[in-house]
Amino acid sequence: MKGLGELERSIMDILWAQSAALTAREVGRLIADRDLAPTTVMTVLDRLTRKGFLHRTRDGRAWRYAPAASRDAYVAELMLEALDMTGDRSAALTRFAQGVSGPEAEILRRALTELEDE
Amino acid sequence: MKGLGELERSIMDILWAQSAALTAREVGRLIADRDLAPTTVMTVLDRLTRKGFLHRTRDGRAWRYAPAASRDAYVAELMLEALDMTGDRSAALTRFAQGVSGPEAEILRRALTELEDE
DNA sequence: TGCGTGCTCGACAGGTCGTAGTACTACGCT
DNA sequence: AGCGTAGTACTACGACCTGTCGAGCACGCA
Repeated sequence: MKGLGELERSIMDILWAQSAALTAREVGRLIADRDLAPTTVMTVLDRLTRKGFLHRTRDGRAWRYAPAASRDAYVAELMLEALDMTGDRSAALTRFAQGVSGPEAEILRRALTELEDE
Repeated sequence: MKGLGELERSIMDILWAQSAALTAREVGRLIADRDLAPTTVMTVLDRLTRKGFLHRTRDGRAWRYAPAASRDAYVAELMLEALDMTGDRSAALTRFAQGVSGPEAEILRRALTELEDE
């Protein structure tokens, strides 16, 4: 899948947090703390689109960008990808389970139980 | 944590598969399919050591390299790191659980159950 | 008809990674 | 005593990624 850079992730975070598709200008405004040139934002949005993390649709002259997938889907995919790296998936999964905090273990358990029911 | 490159991963794979610590020469021999210069292998081993993925100890004039952590630990850490990226860990975990294959779900369930018992 | 908005292209610097040459050192065999 | 060999450290370089922009082009409104 390929990881994201610092700025790329910031921008994805903004878009993931938003329900509507945003223009480059709007993203730039929301990321104001970094005082970036507008073209910088555009370039990164472009790259993210080319990498498949965003979809864009026309809105007049401007593009509106929206995430191609939810952040959860992305995170889950990263996790599965990491898992694919090992030969012994069972050992890695066991380790992982041990590393998850108590409440999260509970969440996982529940999710797995629901799976079972289907 | 930071990901590994192609060759770096190959070398880690070799060392992870080995129970004993290896010298650069030995690693080079095991990775023979790629016909690398000995210095290439040394350089990469060096970088991996500097990044904390390997430990090395003297053996005469040579160094012996061994993984600092097991592959499973590494994979589990990658997974936890991915998980840290999200705001809604519960959603990501649920997604993840759904993405895991049946037998693996079983393994996870068992690992979580054991956790519970402790 | 000119400014603002937005786009596309191209660029450059800094970092990482694959790949390797060079130069220096210590050791054993002849 | 001297040479070949194994091994090290240091340096390098090109490719690619990422952050960061500037230049230049297009379009619509005042």
